[in-house]
Amino acid sequence: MDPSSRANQSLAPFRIRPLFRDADDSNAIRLTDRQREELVNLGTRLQVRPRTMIYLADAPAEFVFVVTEGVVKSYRELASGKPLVYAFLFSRDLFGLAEAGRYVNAARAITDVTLYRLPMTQLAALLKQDAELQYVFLTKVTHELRESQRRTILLNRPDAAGRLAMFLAWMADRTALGDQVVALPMTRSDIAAFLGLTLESVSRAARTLERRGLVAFEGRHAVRIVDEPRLAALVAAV
Amino acid sequence: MDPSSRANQSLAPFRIRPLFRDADDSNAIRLTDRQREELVNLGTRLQVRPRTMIYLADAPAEFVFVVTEGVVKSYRELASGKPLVYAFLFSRDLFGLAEAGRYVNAARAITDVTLYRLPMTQLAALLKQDAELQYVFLTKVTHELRESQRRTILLNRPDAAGRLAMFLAWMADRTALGDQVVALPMTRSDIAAFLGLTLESVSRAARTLERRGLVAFEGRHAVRIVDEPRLAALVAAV
DNA sequence: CGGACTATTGAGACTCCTCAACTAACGTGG
DNA sequence: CCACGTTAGTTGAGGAGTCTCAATAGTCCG
Repeated sequence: MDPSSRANQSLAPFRIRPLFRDADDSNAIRLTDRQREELVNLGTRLQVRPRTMIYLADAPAEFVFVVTEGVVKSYRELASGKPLVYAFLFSRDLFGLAEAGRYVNAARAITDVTLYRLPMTQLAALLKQDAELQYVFLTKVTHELRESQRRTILLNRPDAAGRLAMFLAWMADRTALGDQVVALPMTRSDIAAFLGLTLESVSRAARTLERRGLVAFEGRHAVRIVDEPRLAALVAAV
Repeated sequence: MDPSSRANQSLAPFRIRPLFRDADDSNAIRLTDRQREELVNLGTRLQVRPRTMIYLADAPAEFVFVVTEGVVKSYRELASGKPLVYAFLFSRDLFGLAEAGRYVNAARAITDVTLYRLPMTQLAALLKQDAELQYVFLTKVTHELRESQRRTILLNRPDAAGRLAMFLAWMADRTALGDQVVALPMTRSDIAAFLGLTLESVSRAARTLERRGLVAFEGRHAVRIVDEPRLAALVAAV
């Protein structure tokens, strides 16, 4: 695990985070000092408390955001009233997807969050002048697209336990507390809304993984990976 | 329906296609003549037959492709052997997503397809020089990301009939044969692999939609929208 | 025209969802 | 610091829907 990923840097370099534990970090993309300065000049640093709404769905999209520290969820309420979590966003993640000038989903802080807020029109102007900087953004968005495909694989699994296992393996790469303990800052409901399951199914799937001896939940917001090889096997058994 | 979307133009302008019937086309993005020329000079035009493999998953990713005419599927075989279709690609769609120099999925022609093949390294070099052109690509990839979120909504529906209805509404925007008849060039298996269902469930869902009087299948590769308001209502009832 | 592939239809098993009751944790205020 | 109320999570029973397995029908292509 990359220890620097938990450091609090001002506008930390946009780096392509490895998706799985064994992925290497060689194609990490970093900004030059000048580019970082350009962005810092453009943006505003914000600090928000847990549960703070960062923006609402369908609101005019004036800003793009970058997470510096903490966890954000991007979600939307469906017509049926059920919430759907599109993504959990961590350090260096970019968010604020818009369509026709409006946000397509809502964003809310899960933990204490530090983030940078970049005015969209000014950012667009800057990107059109600085092709190298824009290429970093293009790479970042392309990366999001790959992540989204992995999400598709997850949603195609019919078994709740397998989905949860994939989620835990995925979380293990971003919030390791050290020595195989993974932090789960979000609620079970958020996990359910991300996995396309009900709260009850997530709860039962968690018990199932425990009973099989793959993991051990330590309170509601942490899991210990007990048998990583077998967990990895379950994750791979799509 | 935009009639020009079915015209066979050489490297047709990358245009953001409206996702749903009532979406307006005002934010369409077009290339300047010079930009189009740059890309045409870089690329090679290819013509392939149905079922032609365009590239394999994990193969070295040397090219990016743009569909000019026809339908392509982007898919991957899961470990279980079940195929998963990530996307159906139509005129003006960009594909060839790579990670660490290799394609993350396979691409195969469904119909007769005309496409442009752009060498990735040369394209990257061009984009780093021409920020305006790159911005078109950035917009395009961002658009793909939004589509992918809509796909997530689809996969969260528990009911097979609702999923199929969403798929049909989605297809109606890209391959209208005129007068409420929608072409379905892909097989039922492809549709199943896209919707995260089995072939049998798709078949039954199709019968269900017919029985309710929403659509009428005309052979295997066309559907007539019989009751559009009620179909739209079903699509919206997520 | 024949063969292989694609699609439809049926019966039964399995799993998740719904509804409901109960338990645990959090945080707010006294 | 503790008590209490609210929110979050667990567990159970029953029902709905898809998946699996299997047999049949239809299509496309050589």
